Amino acid sequence: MKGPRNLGDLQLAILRTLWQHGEAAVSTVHEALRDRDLALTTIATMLRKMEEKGLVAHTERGRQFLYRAEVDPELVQKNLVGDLVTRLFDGDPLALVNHLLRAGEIELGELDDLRRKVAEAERKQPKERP
Amino acid sequence: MKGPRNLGDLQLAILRTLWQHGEAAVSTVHEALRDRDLALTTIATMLRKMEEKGLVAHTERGRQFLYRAEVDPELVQKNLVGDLVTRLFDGDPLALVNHLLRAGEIELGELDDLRRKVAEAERKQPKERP
DNA sequence: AAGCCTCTACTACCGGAGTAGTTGGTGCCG
DNA sequence: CGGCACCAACTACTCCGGTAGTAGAGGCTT
Repeated sequence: MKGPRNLGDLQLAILRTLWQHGEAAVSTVHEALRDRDLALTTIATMLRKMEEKGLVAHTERGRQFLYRAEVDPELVQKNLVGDLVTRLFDGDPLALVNHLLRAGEIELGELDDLRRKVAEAERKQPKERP
Repeated sequence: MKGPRNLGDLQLAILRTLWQHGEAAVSTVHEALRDRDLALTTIATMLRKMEEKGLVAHTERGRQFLYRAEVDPELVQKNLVGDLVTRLFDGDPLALVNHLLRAGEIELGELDDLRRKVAEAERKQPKERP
């Protein structure tokens, strides 16, 4: 179950819509992405292509197709972020954080807040990972 | 001076090579990327295409072309990371850091180390940003 | 001088994302 | 019952990254 590595812009946007909605008709997705000003058929076509690749699946409700994502958001995030880190930061995730700090994208204070929250969550529910 | 938003894998690898070397002949770049097992002409072609887009520039030394990057690493990083954050994390950079932690890519301890280093650097040399 | 070697220049091709028009089926409304 | 409105299916096209072969130019060797 290794998620996709090559995701276009639109595909990702569609996936995110589906993650949010759980299940959505083509028209729903289209509406959610209306700021992109795309034809409905464009969305439909993309969904079909994505289904071919196993990214999404559909069931039918009346004459409509209800699409849902078949890939895990966590996994996709991990893949995409991992790729970026590999390609841009020599595989060192910490370098990425460092960049965020230096570029002023995040502040030390925010980092501390996050740090506390994570430590908290960890104490409450220690997670194993394979 | 807005850096590029769409950088392919190979292009990024080439840029990184040039950033490292400062200036490099085609053969040098080719050598640096030999694990990709590409033809020399592939590198040359890509460099020419990249020059058309202003990503690199060249001077001639004898019969060789010496290429150098025309884009700033910091800027490219900022663009690419920014894009990812926008596309995947709703524009919230902190969500990215959070992901790294939850996915076990970085540890709290490492974050603390980095935090200290950055705080140190900041005290030593307070940075303005626009 | 003839040929070889080393580079760049040009051209071509593939695959995939993205975009949208056209078609054909089907239910609904008057 | 006949047309309208909706919807998925199919088809086609563009653009670009990636890949490489071939041609041509200029120096180097013997």
